[in-house]
Amino acid sequence: MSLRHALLGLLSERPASGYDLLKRFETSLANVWPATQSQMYGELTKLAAAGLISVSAEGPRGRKEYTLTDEGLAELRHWLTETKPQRNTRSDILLRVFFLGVLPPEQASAYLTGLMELSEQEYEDLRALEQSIDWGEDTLSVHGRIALEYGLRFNAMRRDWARWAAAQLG
Amino acid sequence: MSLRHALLGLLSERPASGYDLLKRFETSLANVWPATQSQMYGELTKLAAAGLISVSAEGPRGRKEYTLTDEGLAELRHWLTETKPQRNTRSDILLRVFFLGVLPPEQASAYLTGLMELSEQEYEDLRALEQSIDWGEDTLSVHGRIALEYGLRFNAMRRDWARWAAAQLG
DNA sequence: TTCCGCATGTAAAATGTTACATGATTTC
DNA sequence: GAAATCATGTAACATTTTACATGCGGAA
Repeated sequence: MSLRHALLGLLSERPASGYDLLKRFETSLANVWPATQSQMYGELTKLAAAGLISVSAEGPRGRKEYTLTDEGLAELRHWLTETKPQRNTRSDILLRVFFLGVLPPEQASAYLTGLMELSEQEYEDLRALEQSIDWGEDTLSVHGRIALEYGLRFNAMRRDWARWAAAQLG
Repeated sequence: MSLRHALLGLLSERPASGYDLLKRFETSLANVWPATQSQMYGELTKLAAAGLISVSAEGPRGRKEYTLTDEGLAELRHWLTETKPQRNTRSDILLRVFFLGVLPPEQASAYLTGLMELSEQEYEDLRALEQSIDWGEDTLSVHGRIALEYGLRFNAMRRDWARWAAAQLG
């Protein structure tokens, strides 16, 4: 149930509408916790009903601005400190590796080279994202940068691994 | 819909019952694609109904041994070559990093040190798994070893990153 | 004969995806 | 006035998790 906490986390910075949160997801959290528009509006309604956030202002076109309540902040802190992060596994990419044996060798190699290229590409995309963001000294910037560094290191690691793996098969 | 393909993949090696597959998951695929017992039995029934696998033998206690059909193998190959792997994101661990700012500094640091230790631990667990497996020259062994190497590199990367991140905050 | 492991299944709830549906406001 | 963007929502479906439910066979 982490979408809940992702929303609480974003609202801990400043109040926002569902639409605002949707936009902020795209450039930050989408990389670690994708969510659809449907899901977000639904979850916001539930969070408001549970008293973890509240409608603090209404604007044009039915816009509803949500603000984190004290209960919401407490829940966010509780989640961060008292609950264990579950290891994230489920990787379609890696699952496929197990079964490369059913393909002719050249297709198996092609898959791994594809992963190398994918990793290079994602690395470059993250670099571009890094450049495009106006990093400040605020907490989101500091932690966002740390998460981004993770992405860079991850893709570098994966590229090297895919190269090594392709060599193993060859 | 990859559980489907995970099962087809395992059956491509050799026929097995739901229970067998459950056991095999635990020591291999569970790391990249966790699935519960409920889910597996349900999926096997659907796969059989779709003709991608068939019951090739029945044993004591209602045991049903499934064998991959030609259609199943074709579907597995199709999945591997014609469909793009979706990038696996959704990381609870990384999501939390974004919001460490709501915690007092020592708790934020503690989280990162915890990640370092977790990564060390998982690295050791994978090493132990590596030792415990009787690696052969079969295709599962070759590809399983490649996936395992990924896990080792991943955890080493994450440990270093967490150390770096803790230093950033301090 | 009692326990452990083998063996399969169903039901309910939570979560996530895709598609549809609607309409207001701003900008060109 | 048209197009883009802002803005929210519902419905159907697929997937995943958790819990319950049952019973056989082998070994000590």
